[in-house]
Formats: sequence, C-alpha cells, structure tokens
Amino acid sequence: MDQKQSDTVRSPQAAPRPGGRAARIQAAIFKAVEDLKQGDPADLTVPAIAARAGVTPSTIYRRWGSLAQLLSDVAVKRLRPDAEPDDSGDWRADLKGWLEQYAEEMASEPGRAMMRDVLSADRADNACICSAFTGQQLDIIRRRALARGETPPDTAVLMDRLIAPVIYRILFTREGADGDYAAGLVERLLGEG
Amino acid sequence: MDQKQSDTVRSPQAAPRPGGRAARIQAAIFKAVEDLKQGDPADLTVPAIAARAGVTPSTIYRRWGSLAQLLSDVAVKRLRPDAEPDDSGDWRADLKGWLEQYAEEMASEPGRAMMRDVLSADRADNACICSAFTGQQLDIIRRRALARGETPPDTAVLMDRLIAPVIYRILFTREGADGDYAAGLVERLLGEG
DNA sequence: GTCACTAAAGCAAAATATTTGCTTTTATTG
DNA sequence: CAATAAAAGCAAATATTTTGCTTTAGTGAC
Repeated sequence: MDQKQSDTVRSPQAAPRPGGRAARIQAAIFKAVEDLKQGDPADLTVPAIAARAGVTPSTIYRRWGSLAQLLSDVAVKRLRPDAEPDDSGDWRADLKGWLEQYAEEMASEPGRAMMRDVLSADRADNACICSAFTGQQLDIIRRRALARGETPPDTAVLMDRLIAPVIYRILFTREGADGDYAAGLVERLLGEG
Repeated sequence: MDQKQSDTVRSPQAAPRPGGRAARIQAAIFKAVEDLKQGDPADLTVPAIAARAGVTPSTIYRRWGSLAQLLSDVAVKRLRPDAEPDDSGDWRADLKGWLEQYAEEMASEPGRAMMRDVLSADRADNACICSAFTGQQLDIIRRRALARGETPPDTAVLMDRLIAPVIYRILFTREGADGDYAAGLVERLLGEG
C-alpha cells in the first residue's frame, strides 16, 4: 500500500504477455525516450514520450507507474554489457583495461545520467541488476584467470576495491573517476601481494 | 537554459537575504517535510508540504524549483554530523566503531531514503557536501592518530576502502551493509601492514 | 480457423501538480 | 524612516497524472 498501483504495474522486461503488440509498444517507447534524451531534458516528459511513440500517456503510467521508473528501465537496458571483456591472456592487464573503460563510461555525462536514472526509480531492483551485470563481467575475467591456475581476488573483493570506489567518486565527488584513477585502484589491489 | 528557472532558484542554505522571514519559512517547510515523511510517501507532495507549513506552493517552487531539490536539501541538513566520533585513545577502534555506526545508519530505511533524496536532486552539489561531511569525520579520527605520532591511511584511502564499499552495497545490492560487514572492511584495511 | 477470454491500449474527463504574472509584504540599506 | 529589492501571496493558466470505461489484440481451447 505504500506504492501507488503496485498491484497493477509490472516490470516491462518480464511481461506476462510478451506477444507482438506489447513488445512493439515498449520498443517504440524506449526509442522515444532515447530520442528525446538528445534534446532539452525539460522535454523528457511522459506526455512528450507518449506523443513521440504514438501512444497514449496512460499506457506509460499504467505500465511503468512513473517517468522515473521508465527512465530506470531504459537505463538498465542500455547498461547491459554487449560484449565480454578483452582477453589478452594476461588477466591483470585485462582487468585494468576493463576498469579504465568502465570508469570512463560511467563518469561520462550519459553514464552519470544512467546511474541517476537507475537510482531514482521507485523500485530498487534495477540498481541490483546493474550491479549484477558488473559482477558478471568481472567474473568472466576471473574465470579465465582461474582456468589458467591463477588466483585472482574474489568477486566481492573486486566489487569493494574497484567498482565501489569508482562509482562512489562519480556519484559523490567533484573529482569523479577517470581512467588513471581506475588504473591506480587496480595497481594498489594487485600490487599488495 | 537546460535547467528550468536556473536563474531564479538559489540554494536555500546560502540565502542572500537570511533575515527573519526567509529563515522562519524555511524552517516551517523543513519541519513540514519531516512530519509528512512519517506518513504515506504518496502524501509527500509540494502542495501538501506547503499546506502544512502554512505557505503557498509557489513559494516552494520558486525557492527550490522542485520537490526533489527540496527533499535533497532536507536530507543534507539531516546528514550533517552532530557530534565528533568517539575518542577512546585507540584510533583503530574508534574508526571501526564509527564505521559500524555509519553503515547501520545509512543502511536503515531512513538512511537509504536520505541517500536517494540527495542523489535525485537536480544539482549534484548536495552529494558532494555529504561526502565532505563524511571526510571531515574521518579526518577528525585521523588527526587524533597523527597527533599521537601514528600513521593512519590517507583520507582518500579511507574513502575508497571503507566509505565507498559501504555506500555501494547499500545503493546497488540486496545484501546491503551491516555493522559486521563494515568491521570486516576496517580489519582488512588495517590488517594489511 | 473461430471463439471465448483476458491483458493491455485507447480515450476522455477529473483530479493534481506546476508555472507564471502581478500584487503585497518585509528585510536591508542609507 | 524612507527607498529598494528580495521573497511571499494570490489566482489564473498550463501541464501532468489518475481513473473509469471502451476497444483492440494476443492466447488457448475447441
């Protein structure tokens, strides 16, 4: 009861009826959001998105409940990794390269916007999903290392020592986190013995 | 131009005209927010806050620009530390105790709500301010240690190794961060040599 | 295929929230 | 104690969100 309409709003990802129309409309709405994100942020409203997607606003309110939740779902979709981390045979180098790129992406204006969107959703699920994506990428690097008989740190340690500081600085400080900072984190972690 | 009214909205903290009325009204509005936070979150609207504070909604919109910005300012006010960390003479113990308490506070439902509020503001300033508060508390502990000729880690290292992981887990994972987790972080950091 | 069934979309009216122009009040300054 | 200007009040104009009801279109049984 603390969540308006909580019983009628479903996650659009796992629609119980994913037949043609629902998917088509969701795609149109997501595309409209992407398009409108290019322009003035003040124009990123539910009525504007609905108009551009050729849909009525109540469709959006009924499916997502709020603009924040819709933006959050769009952000998660875009944050889903589209490729595995590079594999050079040297997991330390791969890890450093991957984290540098991750930091730069997240610190960029679009990256920051996506994080804000994910975090301002009504439900907290999406933030967990993003974190899981990140963990999966790290796991890929770790598994390769393990397969070669090496002993990379646990995923939890990587999250605490690499991901958390990068994200914290982006969200909470003016300095942010660039590639050099990220590289420094990896060096400090791996150079400890 | 990318921010509606950006030229007419000031930070209420640093009002250029802090004479009696402005302060009185701000206090009434902050109090109204605190009060309404007790009840159904759906009732935490600008008109409701204005009504309870005995003020017209346009006052709030003109001063803060949006509900999100107002909630963010309220959260920062409440996040400002009200006391120095305990001083037992043993900075390691003080650090651990302080972080345990910090983690519990931030992981609590009110703590999470405050973080969400701070991060969903239009301006990013408030997040930086919160981080600065935290840094100041850590600095107090560090300075005591330094005064006794000890060598605590740099503040930046404490932020990366202790604060960032706690906050990250609260924001992005289901596990969250309890006192034990926080204590473990301190032990890992200090137990390294 | 066609039919019944139901989830989801459309539509439009009602309810809320936000913005804005103008007036009034009240700190601040000299 | 005026003059000034910042901030608040008021109310009308906009914009948004919510809601009840109707229509459309996937799904599964026959």
